[in-house]
Amino acid sequence: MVTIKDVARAAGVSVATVSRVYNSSAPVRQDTRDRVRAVAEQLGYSPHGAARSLITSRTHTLGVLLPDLYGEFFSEVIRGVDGAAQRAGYHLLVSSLRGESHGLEAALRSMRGRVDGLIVMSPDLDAGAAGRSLPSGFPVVLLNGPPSDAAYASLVVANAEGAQAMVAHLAGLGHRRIALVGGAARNYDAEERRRGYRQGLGEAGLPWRPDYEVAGDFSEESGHAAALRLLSLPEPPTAIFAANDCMAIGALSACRDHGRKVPDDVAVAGFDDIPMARYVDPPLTSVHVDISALGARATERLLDALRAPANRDLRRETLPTTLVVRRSCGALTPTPMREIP
Amino acid sequence: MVTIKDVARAAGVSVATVSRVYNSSAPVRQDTRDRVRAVAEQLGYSPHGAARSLITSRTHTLGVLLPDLYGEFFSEVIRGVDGAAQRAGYHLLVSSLRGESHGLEAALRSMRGRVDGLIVMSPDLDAGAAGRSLPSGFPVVLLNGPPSDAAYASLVVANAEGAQAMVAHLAGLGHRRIALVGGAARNYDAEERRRGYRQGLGEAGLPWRPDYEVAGDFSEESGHAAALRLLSLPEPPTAIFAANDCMAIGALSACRDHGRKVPDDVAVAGFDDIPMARYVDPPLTSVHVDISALGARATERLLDALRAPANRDLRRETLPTTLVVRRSCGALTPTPMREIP
DNA sequence: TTGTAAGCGTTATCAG
DNA sequence: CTGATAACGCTTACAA
Repeated sequence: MVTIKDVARAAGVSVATVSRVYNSSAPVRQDTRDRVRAVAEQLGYSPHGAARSLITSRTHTLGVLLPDLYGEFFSEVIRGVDGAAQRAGYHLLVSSLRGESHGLEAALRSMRGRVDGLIVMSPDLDAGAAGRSLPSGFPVVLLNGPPSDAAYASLVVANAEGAQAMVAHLAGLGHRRIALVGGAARNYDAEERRRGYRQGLGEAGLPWRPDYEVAGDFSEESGHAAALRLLSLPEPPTAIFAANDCMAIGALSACRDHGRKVPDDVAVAGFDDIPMARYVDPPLTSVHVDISALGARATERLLDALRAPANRDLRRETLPTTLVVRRSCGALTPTPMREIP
Repeated sequence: MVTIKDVARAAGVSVATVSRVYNSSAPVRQDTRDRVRAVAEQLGYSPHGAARSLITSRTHTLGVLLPDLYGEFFSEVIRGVDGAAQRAGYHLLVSSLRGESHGLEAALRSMRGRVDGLIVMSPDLDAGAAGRSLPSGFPVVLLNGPPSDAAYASLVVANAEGAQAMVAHLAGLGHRRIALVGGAARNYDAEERRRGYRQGLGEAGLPWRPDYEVAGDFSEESGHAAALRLLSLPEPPTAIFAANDCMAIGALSACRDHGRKVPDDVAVAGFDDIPMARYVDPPLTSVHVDISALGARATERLLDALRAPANRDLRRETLPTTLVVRRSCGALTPTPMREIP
């Protein structure tokens, strides 16, 4: 491997000069600069990242810790993060927590000296104080986590507000029997969406019924199963609100299997508004979440923190959601999109 | 930040001993070991990755270069890679080429000294010799790339075979007018799938018709548009084969818009078999590709290369695909899944 | 079994 | 503008 020394020797300058050419940290005469560039190019030199970060104590790398890497949600988050990071010249060290028996702790440790900051998504309520294992003062942005960790900058989606708006919309269409297919157990997003659902019922003057709240796990399969259960009730709901789109799509197929027409016999709605939502039959009414924007925003806040470590901004920021009305809820004249909070 | 020196001092040993404890590179007395561990724990020490890799010249990190991070395909690849890498104790440095004006070259350079090997996915035909910018001898696995780079280990999906099998299946159902919605321009997967389509027509004794080959770009929207165009032909096809599932789903919605029933009026089939495929209406017949396995296999080959740099295995490996018959193609009695090559 | 010390490839600090 | 040289935090001969 060709090092800075080789370049220096071949160009007839000192390593310091080569370094200066690459960092423009001090003036270098134009012709020396050109010579160094040419030699480096010819030798195929590029600076060694590890050596660089050892001395500068900056890796130009951001760590991204996700609970899993499955599905469009996470892929969109990474996409948003990648875009923002790349614009700022940062690399991405991505890791899922799946399979990590020690959870966050181990993952965090193994990243020391490899990243300048972290974006951690830990919607799992049990994980609790994600921060406990973080070196205090280390730049971190928490994504979609429970509000317990006040010590960290965090970003959440307006889950409750979105769910509430959806219930209000369904109630506005005349539905009195609105059921919820809930998300994964011990998941913060799932809990917030459930809270919004209940709140929405209350505001619409509708009773909360335990048999109208069926558990799911965010998968199509669980949505399918949950919807079947709801449709088999003695008094089945007239509207099914799933805590994410995958489950809503499962619910749609369950309705077909059960011989119920959507939206004529039963309305169906989802959450997230994944790209696929507009292409299922009937097109799915959903709560739009700009997932890649979530990732991008998290990255920007982290980069801000890296640039100005002094004035730390530890606020908890909420990203608005948008109600998107399509045919699956039976609204005959689709209302224009409107922002919720 | 607490370094190995701090630990050594606090434990009353030399840095060498601390290092040995962490690497079990040489025997250390049990009680010393315990003391060091305890002190390190208490001080919150963990070794500095950059420093480590500077001396060992191993980063325990794999670079993953993808054309984009959009959609289920890439997210599944990453998932497969992450699983295999994590099992082997490796980190993942992920980057998309989107927006990189200099393409691979720049991305590769900036990764020097940060990764031990690379997984590069460059289905773009124009990118051509992806390898040109790679330091020769650097461990690389190419994913879904054109066969031009014989100098690198590579992995491809049995695109042509899968497409051919799909056409054979449709022809077997009695279809004589089978159209193709092609994938993105200058994309290797897209070209291979088209090749398989044409070959399939030939083997079934069906004529190739230019008006039955419409261009798409792998998006739902393009599938929708392409299908509309096909259905408006004076002699519309009786079967539409889309080069991926997203476009097939777009085609399904186009059929609805056009008042054609699937599969009664027209059969629709896709490629990839994304999780969503079984939940659309009607469930989508597709060519199953185990995408995360593709990522996992690529990782394993890369890790093999890292472990034994001597005997390089530069073979081009093909991953089999599977025909999955569901209702959208009109096969009344779903045939069991069967492997293609 | 442990300690000493020489690097690994850079950048930063001082002199020139 | 340029060159020596001391770090950076760690591993690894070589000695003890």
